[in-house]
Amino acid sequence: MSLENILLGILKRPAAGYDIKRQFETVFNHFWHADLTQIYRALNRMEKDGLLESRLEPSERGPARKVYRRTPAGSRTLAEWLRGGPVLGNEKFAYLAQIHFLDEIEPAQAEEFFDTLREELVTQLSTLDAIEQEWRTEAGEGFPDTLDDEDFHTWLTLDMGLRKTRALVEWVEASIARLRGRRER
Amino acid sequence: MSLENILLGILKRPAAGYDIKRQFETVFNHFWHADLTQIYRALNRMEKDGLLESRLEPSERGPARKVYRRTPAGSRTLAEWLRGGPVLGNEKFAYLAQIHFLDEIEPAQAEEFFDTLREELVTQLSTLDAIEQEWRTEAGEGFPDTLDDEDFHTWLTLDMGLRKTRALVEWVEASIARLRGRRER
DNA sequence: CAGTTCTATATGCATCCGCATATAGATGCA
DNA sequence: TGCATCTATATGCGGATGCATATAGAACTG
Repeated sequence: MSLENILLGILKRPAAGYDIKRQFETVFNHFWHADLTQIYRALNRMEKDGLLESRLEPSERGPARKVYRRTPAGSRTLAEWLRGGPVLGNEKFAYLAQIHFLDEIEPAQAEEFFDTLREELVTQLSTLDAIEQEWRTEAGEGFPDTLDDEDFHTWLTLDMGLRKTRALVEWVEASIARLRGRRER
Repeated sequence: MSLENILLGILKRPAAGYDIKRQFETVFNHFWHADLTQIYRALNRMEKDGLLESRLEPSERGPARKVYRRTPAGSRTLAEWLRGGPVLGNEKFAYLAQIHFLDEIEPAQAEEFFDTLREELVTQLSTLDAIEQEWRTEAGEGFPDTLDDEDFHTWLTLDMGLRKTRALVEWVEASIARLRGRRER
């Protein structure tokens, strides 16, 4: 199960379910979605299975938090998942499917679809760009090679997000231009 | 529900569940996964809901097939889905999450991970490339603008797949080089 | 000090999903 | 003719998922 392994990965540092949810909304946003209730249930299940342990800690700004940390069994499970190689073949990308069928609606509406998509992607891209800029200014010369192992891998996924999103934006813009061209003919 | 809408899209042309499964394995492979039993169950459900109708037809190479076609209600449902704009926020991309945590295993194994990923992506890319080449030679001058509306939108998703996968391959190769560099230092 | 918002966790319920398995016609081949 | 393989559809079951909803402490707001 990917979700459980992702939670194990995040729990390299102790965290509560609510923290994790926010991580899904920012860092993981462009490649994995998880519902809050799903996270809480997974955490409970994983504690029962001995992959995690928790303790209640007072919060600085709200009710008590249940802070989870990985057990050695949890770390082993995560390592096995990673050693198993890339998990491929479960990709979900709804809007690509939609584009496949976009000839079923009127050209004007299809263009509106693309405009909306473009806006969303540009927003995603600038979020990622901002994160990278922050890293870049914090780290000194030789960035990103001077990062420690953990940060380096985090940066790799960020770089991936940037490249993927840039490619997407270029494609959307090219598509919009082509659609306009077709309409004018 | 995205799956049902995707099925409606595919059923622009009548098809049986088994045909649809093969479409998922080829055209839709890089952006949507669906299990055979899931497809059959969705088709049954959708017929009950009046989105599809079916009739048994003899097969050329096996038992009788249940060939489905869209009803007007089905077409309306699909159009609504598309007019609703891009469905974002449900993306699932397990291997990207894995990369995020790859510092948890030994560098040699992490590199192996990337090598495997690279191979898979290159295979995906050449599949897409082959499809595009075929289109390109079949269609004459002015490709892709001379395609009819349906083919044009299909080509757009293909182009998207190509750009996205190319960006991914470039990134994997850059990442491998960076990892090698770090190891040597 | 009442109301709203944010933090924080949890449950109920209906449906979805994935895996194993059943059934069976058609084809090929040894 | 027996057996494997491919085509084709379906069900049972356990667990995952998504949405609505409950509960409640803490902070801010008028």
